Amino acid sequence: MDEKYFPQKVEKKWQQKWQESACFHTEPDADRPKFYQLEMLPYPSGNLHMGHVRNYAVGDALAWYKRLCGYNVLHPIGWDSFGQPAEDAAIKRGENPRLWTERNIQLMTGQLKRLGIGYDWERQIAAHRPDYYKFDQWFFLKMYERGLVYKKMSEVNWCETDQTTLSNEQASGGLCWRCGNPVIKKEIEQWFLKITDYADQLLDDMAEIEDGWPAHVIKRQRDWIGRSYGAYIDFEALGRARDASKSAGESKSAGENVGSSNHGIAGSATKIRVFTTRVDTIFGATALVLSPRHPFVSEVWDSLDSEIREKIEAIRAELAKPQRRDEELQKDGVYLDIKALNPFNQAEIPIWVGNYVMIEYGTGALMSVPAHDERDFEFAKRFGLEIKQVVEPIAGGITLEAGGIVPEIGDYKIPEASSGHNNGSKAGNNGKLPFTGYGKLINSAEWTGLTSEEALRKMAEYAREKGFGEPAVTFRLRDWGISRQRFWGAPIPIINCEKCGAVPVRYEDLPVELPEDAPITGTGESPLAKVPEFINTICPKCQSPARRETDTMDTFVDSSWYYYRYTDPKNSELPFDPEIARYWTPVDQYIGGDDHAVMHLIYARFWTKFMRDIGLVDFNEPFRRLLTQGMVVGETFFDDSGGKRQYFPPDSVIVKRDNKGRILSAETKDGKSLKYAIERMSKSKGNGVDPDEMIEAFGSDATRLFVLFAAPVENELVWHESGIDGAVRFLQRVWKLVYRWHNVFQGFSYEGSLPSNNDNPVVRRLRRKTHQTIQRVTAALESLQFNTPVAALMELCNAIYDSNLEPEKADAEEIFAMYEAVS
RNA sequence: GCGGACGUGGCGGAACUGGUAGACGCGCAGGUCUCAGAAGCCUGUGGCCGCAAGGCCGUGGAAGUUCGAUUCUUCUCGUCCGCACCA
Repeated sequence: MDEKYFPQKVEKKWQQKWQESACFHTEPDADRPKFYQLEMLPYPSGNLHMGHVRNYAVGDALAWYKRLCGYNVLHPIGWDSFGQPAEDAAIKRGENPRLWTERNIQLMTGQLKRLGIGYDWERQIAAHRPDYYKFDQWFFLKMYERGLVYKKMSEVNWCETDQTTLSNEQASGGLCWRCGNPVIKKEIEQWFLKITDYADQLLDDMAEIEDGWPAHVIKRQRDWIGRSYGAYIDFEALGRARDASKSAGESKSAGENVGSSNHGIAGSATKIRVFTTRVDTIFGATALVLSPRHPFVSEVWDSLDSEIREKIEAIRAELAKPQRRDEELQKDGVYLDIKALNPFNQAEIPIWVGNYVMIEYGTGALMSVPAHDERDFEFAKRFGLEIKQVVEPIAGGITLEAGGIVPEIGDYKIPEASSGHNNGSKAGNNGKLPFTGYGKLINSAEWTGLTSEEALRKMAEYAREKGFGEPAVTFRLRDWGISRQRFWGAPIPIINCEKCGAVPVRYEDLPVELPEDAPITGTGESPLAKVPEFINTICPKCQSPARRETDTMDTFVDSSWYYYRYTDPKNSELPFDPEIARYWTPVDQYIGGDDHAVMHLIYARFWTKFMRDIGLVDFNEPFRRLLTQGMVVGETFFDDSGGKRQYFPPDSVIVKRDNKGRILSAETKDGKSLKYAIERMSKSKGNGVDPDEMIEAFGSDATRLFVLFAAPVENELVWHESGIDGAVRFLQRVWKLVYRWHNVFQGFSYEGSLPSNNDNPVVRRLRRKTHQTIQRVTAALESLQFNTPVAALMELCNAIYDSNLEPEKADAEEIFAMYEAVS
């Protein structure tokens, strides 16, 4: 043992030992409690970044801790190895995606090992290998059998930069999750998974995990699923107000023309169904507004004035454009010159097409109640529609229980007093419209005088009795579109036959393997379509020539179930053996970035529920506890005087700081002054830090210790090179202690325990500190804190030094054990 | 616009269910060692006054509850994040 601490040497020695003894390999053991520690698997981009280091250092600390507590710990790793960067490499450098991916896995495996993370390498998996994606396809077929898969022509999110479709989750905020560019709408045929069938469960089962998940993730998922209670109401379309021939070319402000005539269109029993959460306001409905893509619009298309058609087309085009995030689209619309009948009061109201009505939500049509809805109000103002108040505020405001207690009758629930409904007081007090709160009904025939709460229930029931509506629940969540026009993914196991249509591949023919290579151009067509050997096949049903589906699956399919595969990674018959998985799953602790709060984490929950339904698992939720770690960020220096931001790497910048360490100014070597900021680490910004260099310079233990200590895990971590010195110093001090004492320890055996009131005050103080430390570290780790236990150990270390030698044996033993627990 | 979270030294951050605010680390200052530097070690480090003992102020701001508030309540200001016409 050296007197001085040479981390590189020590770490190498232990890493070799771990490798030889495969000491992190585990098998189920019925006699021991299990602990499944999981971190989000990395994409094999070619190199580890500090975000990975943080994620895996935290996970490894927990895994060690649980191991020391006597648990049988499963701590696996794998590769989320399908995805676009492999194709980009193919386009840019002509590399084969498979070879590129395999090489990166090699590189990163080496990095992870040098980092000294204690993984069970024998359980390693990789999504791009046929033995894995075979089961992506298997699941697809299982879902197909259960009616959870369908193909639909629809308007999808399309990223022009990445040339592929995106799911709703991946296009959240109107921006592509990968490249951050605005998303457009495109009409395309694609395969969907009916995640909406599980919407209720996805929402309700959150009660099971609420305690173990960060509140903000729970909230985001709740909002994303967005359940609202209300009612469907059918309005009957009455027909054209005037002859198409007469009105051509005549421009009009539609509001004036309301209520003249009612020539029925041929077979015009057409009913238009709307969804509303506010039936209580239906007497104030002064228009019906449809999405420009509503089926009724195409139904009456031929009878519409050309002018109206043009307008509708213009609106559609406007909506397909990428939307600016910050600005709201101006309300726009056009009167169809057709009226509808309000079933409650037989009022004839105009049917409009409006740009603010979404085809995907509810029924794609709404009743416009300008007096009690801000959007309708705006629309009505703009086009001069009637505004009729039918609810008035009740003194004292809120009629529904604050906090959204939801009363229930049968399957019908009163909507919670939720966002958008400012309850009474604000809008009510000054009598201004729109009044969007709940209150008391006025101008509503026999319903007048009821409170909103009563009316909501009674009117929905009434609609059901009379057959023109029913209580209803709708969701914001949409089905999951999984088709991707890409090469580097799992082929969708479908064969298109001219006679039989879309036919699923037979189980015994799985996997449908990707060809070795394909012309990858990035132009938005499926590369597989250009590989004849791949597409040409025969129909499993009728044996006639047929063509394979050429789209591949969203890579989020791979990551929806990978954590089960770890339990039985070599199984060739099933994704995993349910018996084996029963021991290990569910995952006890999951750690990863919160960028997946609504993507991966909602898909994985959905997948688990499906697996439960086909008998593979027997629980509802895959991840008992979730920890979302913050990003690792660093200082950036840039010049944006030329409009575009140009970054300068920190080592090329001369930074002046005051004597408290604050940045005073920064300039380039030739004296140009620069701005500075704290931003996410990345190569292009020059503020990235290479984990390998850190390990080389300071050792992996110091690197990891610093990452744990520097900030609470869930916070952002600002990388300052100087911070790591503290970790290095601490480890050196520990090393020195061990060096000084290990010979003494060698011949020593401790039997029984020392009396707690030892008469040596130094010993007494030290032992007390030691036990306090154990307690603090344990408590902190149980509550997923990693910075405070390190601080506690530093304190202990200081205390040992302060005691001026001669600490007796038991203490030092414990120190060492605790040190291991964290590093 | 709607919703959520958070405001503690120069910095990252401690403070368990209301009980000595600022643990631990970084940075900074002084000292020691050295021909010198680096590393190490020691001391100091919220602000103001004071040679010192000590005193006063202090957890974004204002008020309140309490013997006692970083912690609880109300208002207010600020920062960050999420959603984006979801009927």
